[in-house]
Amino acid sequence: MTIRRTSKTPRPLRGTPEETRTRLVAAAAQVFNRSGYHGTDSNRIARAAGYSPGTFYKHFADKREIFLAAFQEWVDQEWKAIEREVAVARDPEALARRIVELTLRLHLRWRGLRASMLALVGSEPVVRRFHRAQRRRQLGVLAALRKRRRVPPRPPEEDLVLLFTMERTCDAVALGELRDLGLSRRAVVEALCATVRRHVF
Amino acid sequence: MTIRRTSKTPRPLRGTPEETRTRLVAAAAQVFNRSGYHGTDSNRIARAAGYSPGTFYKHFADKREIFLAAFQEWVDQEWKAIEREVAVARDPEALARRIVELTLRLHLRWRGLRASMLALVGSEPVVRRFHRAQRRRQLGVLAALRKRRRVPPRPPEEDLVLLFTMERTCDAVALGELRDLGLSRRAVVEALCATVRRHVF
Amino acid sequence: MTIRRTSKTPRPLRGTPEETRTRLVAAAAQVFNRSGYHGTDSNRIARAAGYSPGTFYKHFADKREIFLAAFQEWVDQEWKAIEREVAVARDPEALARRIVELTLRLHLRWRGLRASMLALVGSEPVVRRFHRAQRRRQLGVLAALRKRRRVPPRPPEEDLVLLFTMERTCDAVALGELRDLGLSRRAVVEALCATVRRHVF
Amino acid sequence: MTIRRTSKTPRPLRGTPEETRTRLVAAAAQVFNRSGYHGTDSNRIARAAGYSPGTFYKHFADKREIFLAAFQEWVDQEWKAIEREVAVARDPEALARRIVELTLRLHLRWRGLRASMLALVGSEPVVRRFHRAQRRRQLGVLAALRKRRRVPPRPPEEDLVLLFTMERTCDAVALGELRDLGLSRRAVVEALCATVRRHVF
DNA sequence: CATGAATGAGCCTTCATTCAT
DNA sequence: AATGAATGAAGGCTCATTCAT
Repeated sequence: MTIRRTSKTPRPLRGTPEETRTRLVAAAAQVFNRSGYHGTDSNRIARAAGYSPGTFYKHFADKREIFLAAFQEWVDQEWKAIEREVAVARDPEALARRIVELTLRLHLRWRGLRASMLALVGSEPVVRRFHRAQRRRQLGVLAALRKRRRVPPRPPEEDLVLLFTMERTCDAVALGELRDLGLSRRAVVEALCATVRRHVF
Repeated sequence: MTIRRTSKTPRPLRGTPEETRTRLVAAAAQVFNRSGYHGTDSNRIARAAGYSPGTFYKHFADKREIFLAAFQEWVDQEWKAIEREVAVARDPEALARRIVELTLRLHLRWRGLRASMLALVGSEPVVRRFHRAQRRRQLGVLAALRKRRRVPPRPPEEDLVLLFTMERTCDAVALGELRDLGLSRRAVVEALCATVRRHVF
Repeated sequence: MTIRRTSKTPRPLRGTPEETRTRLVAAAAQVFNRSGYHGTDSNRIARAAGYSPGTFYKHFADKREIFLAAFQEWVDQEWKAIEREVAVARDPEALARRIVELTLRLHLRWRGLRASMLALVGSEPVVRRFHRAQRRRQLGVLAALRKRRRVPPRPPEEDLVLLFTMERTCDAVALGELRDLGLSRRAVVEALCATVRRHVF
Repeated sequence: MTIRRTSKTPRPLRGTPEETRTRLVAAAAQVFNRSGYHGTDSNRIARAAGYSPGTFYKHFADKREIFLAAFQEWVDQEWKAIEREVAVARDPEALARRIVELTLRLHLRWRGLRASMLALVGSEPVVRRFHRAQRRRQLGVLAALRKRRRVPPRPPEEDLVLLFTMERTCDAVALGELRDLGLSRRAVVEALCATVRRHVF
């Protein structure tokens, strides 16, 4: 319903295809994060970015594709940040804490996007492949970190379980599970830091 | 309008409303587990249970409602099983292993339902409330277990992190992440058992 | 939705077919009057009368049929009342007033049923035929009244216009049009009485 | 779910939203007039206007909304016509006859729409409000007419009764009641003209 | 006589996607 | 490059009606 009556095309928004694409992805990330994959319609993404539905489909084959792009964008940023932190010399205690803090912050900010991603990993092969690639990258970072610190290596399976712990715990915090259970966020974070510290070093 | 006068009427299954409801919930669990919440429509559930669309709406207000019923059903079964295992006297090693095995089996079997549930916890308050109640129950079981075994209690926050680890790891196994990464399921399970053993006893 | 759990069939309500039919028609009249033909579903009528849907269709071929029966019932009562009044000797003034009062009362009481009937006269031939028969009866009563009073006859077309005036005016009062317009009901009734008096005698 | 990939797409009519809306309203008026409000579904209206179901809902929230638009459209046309006639100087006799003729013509043409409207006035507040507004406009026209003709004013209640008479009589003619009763349409029209003439001047 | 679970056609509505401009 | 009106398949839900018990 409701005809939009944006008189005289308020924003022409001409630009290079790259600019358009970037704007669309940014808008999609916001909207997906807020409303979830199934709660978001492609026209709304286009409008949120200041474009029309047609433009959307000029740049993306379908909704899935832009979702993947938004997810990628977010993961890239996350990893730039994490790798930057990890590169800085610090004592194990402080480093573990930094990693947890950062992960938590990112999960808080992108909780909606993450939830959608987890749902799609199960049904969309492309999303799954991308997700697996990210996982390998994470495992690589952990291994490299130990190497640089001259800590003896561990089997990747153990690192994987650690990643699961971090990820799930941060998601739970981000989605308000602690608040709902009346438990202390601080205590959970401490437990997580301890686990990370123990595992990685 | 238009007077319908269809003389062909199959007229199948009959039974008490309870039987019908049970059949519908069972069918819904299967279909949700296979196709996910958003990939399932109410007519399909009805048909899978051997009923027509109208019958579905005689028993459930909408898809959400039957999903919750299916989820509940599943959780009840899971918990009956877990609590039964936990009640049996066993050495810590064996008990930890049993818990992991059981959880893994259930996550394997209901991976689709679980994935849908996680997605809905974020958007459906009713599902969220139910989910939180289950969590409290889990925390209670762990605390009771330690008490019975005369192991000193731990803060619930630590137990919660353990539950997250178990849950996420079992989901990952169930959804094929290990296979995709070329990692050893056995090794992951071992790591998990060790963690559980360490935490609980 | 909502399964009715009337434990152990509260009222058997066995009886002769005539009793059942009568109860159903009475319930239908109430429900149609309140909710209108299209706002009423056949199961609701059955339940309102204390029966099941099956019983409903044992006694009536379809919804239209019971509507007609309810309408008939009402019209019969109306006419018994009107003819009774008309039979009583009275001065023209008082008689006109009585007729208007009575009509108004009946239209007030059955406004919903009347509105539905008017809508169905257009689309349901059976309802239309019945409606026309009633009209002939009304015209007959007017003619007989003049004869008894030794007033010279008038062409039926004029009587018809009078009936239209009465009917539409009383419907308008019943449906709250005067109140909505901020006009005086008393004044309208007076105007109507005057018209009736002038026409009939 | 399920990726739709229909390559056959006809792609018909185009135009401004205003044109589309106008076409939809025009089609709706026809269809409602022919089949009644409850006998009409939104998809049929869309198809009658040459559009697909989706287009309907881009312009109207639901059936009620387009009905109101169609009704409004019709009332506007009716009133432009009536006010035009009334403005022309003419002797009372001829003017009364013109008003009756015009009303009758419009009721004949839009009998289905009128019947639906009357049914909805009882159940849809929006329709009712609109209907009352029209009534006020009618009363205003009558008062203005007398003023222009230097005829002494009358209480609005009397005018209202006159309008009821006109309206109901014209509806009856339009819906074939006279034919069914075997009465003379000419005689009814004459009676109506006489009543109008007597009341207005 | 009565039941009431079950039916299923069909209306309502959404939204990913297309294409003429 | 961008538009945005239009599409139409598909899913949600209702309710008049049936029939096995």
